[in-house]
Amino acid sequence: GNQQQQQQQQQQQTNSSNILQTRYQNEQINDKTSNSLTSVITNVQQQSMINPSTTLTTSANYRRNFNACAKPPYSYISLITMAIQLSTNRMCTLSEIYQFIMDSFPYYRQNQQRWQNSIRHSLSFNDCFVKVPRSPERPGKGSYWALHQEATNMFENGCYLRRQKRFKCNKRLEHDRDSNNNNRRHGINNSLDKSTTSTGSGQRSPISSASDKSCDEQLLLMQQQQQRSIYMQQQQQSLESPDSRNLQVSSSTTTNVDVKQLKQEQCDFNQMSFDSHTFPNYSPFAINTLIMHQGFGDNPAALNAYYASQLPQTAFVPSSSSDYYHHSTMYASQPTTL
DNA sequence: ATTTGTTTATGATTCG
DNA sequence: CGAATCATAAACAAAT
Ligand SMILES: [Mg+2]
Repeated sequence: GNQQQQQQQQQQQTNSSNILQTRYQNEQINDKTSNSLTSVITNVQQQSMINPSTTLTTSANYRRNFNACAKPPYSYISLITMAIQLSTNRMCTLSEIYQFIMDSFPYYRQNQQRWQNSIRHSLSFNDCFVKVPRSPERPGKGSYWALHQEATNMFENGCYLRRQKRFKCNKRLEHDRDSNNNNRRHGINNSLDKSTTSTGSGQRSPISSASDKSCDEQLLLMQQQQQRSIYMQQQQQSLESPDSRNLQVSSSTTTNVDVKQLKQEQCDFNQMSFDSHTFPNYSPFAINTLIMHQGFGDNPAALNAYYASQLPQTAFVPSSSSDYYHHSTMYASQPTTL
């Protein structure tokens, strides 16, 4: 099981520069309207389909929904960061990012136009992603995408969904990117900015110094910065099942779980101090990543990818018409009891 | 033509 | 409530 997946991933990595990529069906699924209850139930009925060999059917699934193709508990920013950090040179083309996400999470093999648009938006909008120009030796469609140098620890303490603060490139205070974003809606705009230079799409961010470097230069810098270890091979052996902790909290009948108590237990187990600030009140991902950190040391990206490859069905239930996670619903014990 | 990238707009949700 | 963060749609330009 593990070895096969290793081989698959290695193949995908070496082939990433070639044309050979796994194609997926890209089914168009229209469950946007009836998202909350019905889709949850039907998904549960399909649960045993995808990954029957999973070992954690029984114990600690009280706050997980084993939906085969449910949305993974990661933001687009998290997904992109995983793709970049797990790539050999720590930079990805757009299509490679697509491919990584689809390979890792079955949910994203469907409705590809929708989320891929969001991916593009996220790459362009967020300052933590910078473009690295192609070298002449490797011509092709778009640029490479890399993480901004100073964008480290974006998901500290396991906030992979909604972070307290996003990465902002404030090299020069100048025209803050968010000033553009702040006076939107509510008509409070004092026409403070309004300029926008309005050059449209050809405009380059004046702040991104990284994208001005050549491809090789950037590549070297990244290799120096953090040499990428072979966690995939190393850690898989030392890793016990992520859910082998047998966390028993109010298991029966109660639909509500005491979140803070749950976190407290997790922090105790990991000998961490409970910090209500870095652990947002209702973010379950702190818990998940605490669990995962046990086996994977200090590389959450690698560990998430492994987690995803082993448990593609694990995710939480989106609550409303938008695929945005309502934190309280994530703690529901079982989707059937909802 | 299709892919890639930028930008604007707006709904949803959480936090102080 | 207001600001911040994320999701999604869409218009549109540029590159291949
Ligand atoms: Mg960007």
